[in-house]
Amino acid sequence: MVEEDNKYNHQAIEPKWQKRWEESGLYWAEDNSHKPKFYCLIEFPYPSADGLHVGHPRSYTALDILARKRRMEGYNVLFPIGFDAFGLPTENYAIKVKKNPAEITKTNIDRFRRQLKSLGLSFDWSREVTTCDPEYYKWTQWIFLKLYEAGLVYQKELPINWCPSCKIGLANEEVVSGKCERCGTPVTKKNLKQWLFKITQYAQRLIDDLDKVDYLDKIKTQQINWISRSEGALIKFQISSTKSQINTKSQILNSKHSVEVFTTRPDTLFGATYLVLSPEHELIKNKELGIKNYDEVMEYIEKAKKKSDLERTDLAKEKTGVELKGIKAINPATKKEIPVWVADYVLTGYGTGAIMAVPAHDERDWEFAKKFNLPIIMTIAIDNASDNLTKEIFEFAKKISILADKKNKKFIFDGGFGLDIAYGKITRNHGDIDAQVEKDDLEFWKEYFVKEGFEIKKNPDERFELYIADNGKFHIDFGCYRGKFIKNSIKGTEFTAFSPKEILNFKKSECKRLGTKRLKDVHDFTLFNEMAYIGDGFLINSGIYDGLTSEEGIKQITKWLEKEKLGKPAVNYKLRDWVFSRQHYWGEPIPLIHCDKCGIVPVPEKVLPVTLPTVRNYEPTDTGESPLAAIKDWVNVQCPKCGGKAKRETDTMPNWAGSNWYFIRYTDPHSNQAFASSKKMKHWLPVDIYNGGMEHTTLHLLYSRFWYKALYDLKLVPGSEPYSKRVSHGMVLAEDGKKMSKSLGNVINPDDVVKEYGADTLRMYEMFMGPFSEAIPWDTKGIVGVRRFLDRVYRLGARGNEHGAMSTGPKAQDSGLKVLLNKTIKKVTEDIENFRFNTAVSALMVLVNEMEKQKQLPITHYQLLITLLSPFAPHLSEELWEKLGHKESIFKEKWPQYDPNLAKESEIEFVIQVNGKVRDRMQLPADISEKEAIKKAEQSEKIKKYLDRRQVVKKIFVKGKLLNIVVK
RNA sequence: GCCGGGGUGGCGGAAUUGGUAUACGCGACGGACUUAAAAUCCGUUGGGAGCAAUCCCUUAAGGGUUCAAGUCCCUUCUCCGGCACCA
Repeated sequence: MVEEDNKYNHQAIEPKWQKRWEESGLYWAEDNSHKPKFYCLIEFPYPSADGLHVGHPRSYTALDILARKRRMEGYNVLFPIGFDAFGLPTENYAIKVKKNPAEITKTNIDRFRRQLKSLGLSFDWSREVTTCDPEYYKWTQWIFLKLYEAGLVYQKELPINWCPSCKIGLANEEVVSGKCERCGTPVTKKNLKQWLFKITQYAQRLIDDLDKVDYLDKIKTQQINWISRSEGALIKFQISSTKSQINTKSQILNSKHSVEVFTTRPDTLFGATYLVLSPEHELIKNKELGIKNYDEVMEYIEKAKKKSDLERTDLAKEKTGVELKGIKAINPATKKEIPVWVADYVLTGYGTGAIMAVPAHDERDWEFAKKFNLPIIMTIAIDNASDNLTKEIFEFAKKISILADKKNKKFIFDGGFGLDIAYGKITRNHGDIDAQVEKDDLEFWKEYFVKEGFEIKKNPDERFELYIADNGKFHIDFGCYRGKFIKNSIKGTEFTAFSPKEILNFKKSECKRLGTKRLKDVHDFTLFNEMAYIGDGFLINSGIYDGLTSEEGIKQITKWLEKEKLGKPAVNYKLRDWVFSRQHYWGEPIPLIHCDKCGIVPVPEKVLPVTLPTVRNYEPTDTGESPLAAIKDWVNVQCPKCGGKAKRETDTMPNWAGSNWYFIRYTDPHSNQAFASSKKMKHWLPVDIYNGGMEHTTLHLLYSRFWYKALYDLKLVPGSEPYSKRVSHGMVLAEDGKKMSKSLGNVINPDDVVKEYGADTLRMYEMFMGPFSEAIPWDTKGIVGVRRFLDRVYRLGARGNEHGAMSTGPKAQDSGLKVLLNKTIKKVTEDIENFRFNTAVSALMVLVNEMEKQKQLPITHYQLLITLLSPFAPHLSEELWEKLGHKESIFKEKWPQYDPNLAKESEIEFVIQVNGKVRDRMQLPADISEKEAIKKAEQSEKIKKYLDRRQVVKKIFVKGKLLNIVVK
């Protein structure tokens, strides 16, 4: 770009300052400082071959602004950067271009580093870490061993995603809707021994400790949902087989075989009419049982295994299963024999991998029982205790109807009372009556209801109350009760009943407030029709527990099970243990050795790291093993314990491993004594603010919190939570509103933007484009506006000597601008802290617009503007600061303070409303009293017009804002 | 299906948490400068009626609470994100 008078030359300015900042080490964090510390962290990038995405600067600039501001406020700031370099995309790319992933990574990182530096981010580059650097992953391996020694790692045979065509194990993210990402073949399962982390052991703490941290609510909820705790009971079902007939109670208790199930509904135990095992369940393998149709069962299991996840979890598909013939289970409550089935709708990974099926009260069991003709027993009824109340209401309604007829008034019930049947399911109980009356009759009805002892309330949610709206709508809420099916006819004086069948055919809206027949009938209807009742209620068909509420039933039955040693209360989490093995090359080798004699032996600390050897082929092998398995001289080692022949573990770690603890390493990145010195950790940790994408709020955030807690338990880190505060940025979408992707050809390259408009413009545009946490489409035209703004700031400083800001001309005493300046300082300061960068930028724009209108602009005012602008547009601000004659960097300046008294206007536009509508506005002192305001209002011609010949009912005065005159 | 978050001009979005709806920016239109264009500057810009002053309507739709609702409550529609046979 040619340098013009009215535009600044970003291509000259930006590299100049980047170089100076780097040379002076302006942004280096101090390990020993008396200043308060501030650790702000961005998720370090994965250096893909695509280079930097315009989404990266959004997150980085935001925290850069915060970091710069905090430095100016006197904090010792740690704002580090590194690279999350291990992982699949690089490996796949390496395979494609037949190059070493290490070389590719180096090239990519170099490019990323150059790109990041061109954005003028105030990273402390002296602390850069890279996860694939042996100096780094030495400590990843070390942490792994510490956690291994602590008993948090175990081995288990588990299915991996397997592409039968590529003969390759796939990561979950390579499976796209059940198919191999590369060739489109449906993915199946293959069992392999894998390393797992016992994250489930920390499930409860991972939930509980969320109270200690300041994460966005939606992040907390997502974590809680991911862990998903449910309370219930473990119940033991004895198994009888053809080989050992069991009939008596004592025999049942002594039976050799049993199946344990987890349920959240022990109150439905009496309705458990069969058991279902997952295909992977251990019991099936037990030959002693004498399953008669063993071959058939095995065939089913084999089929299930071949199914993809997609097929198995497809909700639309019909349920399948096979009965285990020749064996029965005993329902511990009824002591009756019930059949045992195997079906793949029962998952192996959750609970015990077996369930008690209660078809009457579980939709899936219902569906299964219907298909295979299994018995269904209702054990939950819905409360029918308040029949009397219902009757009362009924009578009352009749009375009103008769009265209405007599007096020739209208009273139309719309709605009934009883069960709430919504969305095709009986959900909960409800009872209210809506009614409509004629407006003219309203007074009559009001009077009547008051006479009847009703209190007329405004809030329709209060129970047992009458509510009458001015538009003639009634709402009588009688609280919860159950009753007969009733329905008003349109006339409002007749009631008709619905049949159960009718109810089933109701549409969503019609189902809202319907009565039902007596509850027993509801159950008959459920039984003979098409649904399970999954809600709470009262126990029936449950022996001595009949009549208890579900809640009470759960307690009592669990208590009894515990006493009889047939079960116990239990908590389950959906969270699974973390599979830590990858059968891939490009990851940290797991530092374990398999010795025939000694078993699993950890690699001794002293010889860490176990470095990744160079191999010829990076493709996973067709056995599903990592390519490392093929390197004989790497695999074969001496056992560190006995010196005998041993083999290395050939699986590598997932790319979560390095990113799990990088924020710790930043505190002491060059130590070869420890993963970080405890002194430095104590100084810097926890991270004060951590920003990243929403896509990492479950896995990455949870995994790293888990490791941190485990390390805390080993007294290796100073706290139990790694991040005090977590925020998230929204995605930058393409101009078409879609996700940017190479295949769609809608990718914006930040390099181009930096080249054409400059880094300051890019930074500011990304802050200005919209709320930080929302996804926002890119708008090339929008950038122009920001660049224009920066040029105007530039010109404002350079304009004519006489009145220009660059000169130390006369100090204008423009109090209007002074107020605006203070307001702007306040707004920008607060907005940065609250991550509302878009409005901070607009506040700066407003200030500049005002400044341009000034005839004289005192240099102090201009300097203030530049200081406020500096975190957003660091290069231009430095340049202008220097032009103003300053020798030191603007970032050594103090962040501006505002005077709260000056941040308010002394005179405001006061609004006068009549009946809530704005009728006049006038310039008045901000602290004007009510009396004064009323006086002014009464003088107004515009207002007079509205007050004329009307009665003033009320005057509402809001200080500093408005006056509302209510007239009749 | 469940959980979470939204819906405001032609577009991205503001609105001090119940108190002037549409800040700021983009775009569009008109004008100035220029031989011309770009750049820059100035003006207009939610919709409708009117020559005008002025008036009416407007925050997905409908209803409610309130002196006052984009904001609170109820109902409906709709979009986005996460989870999903989790017993």
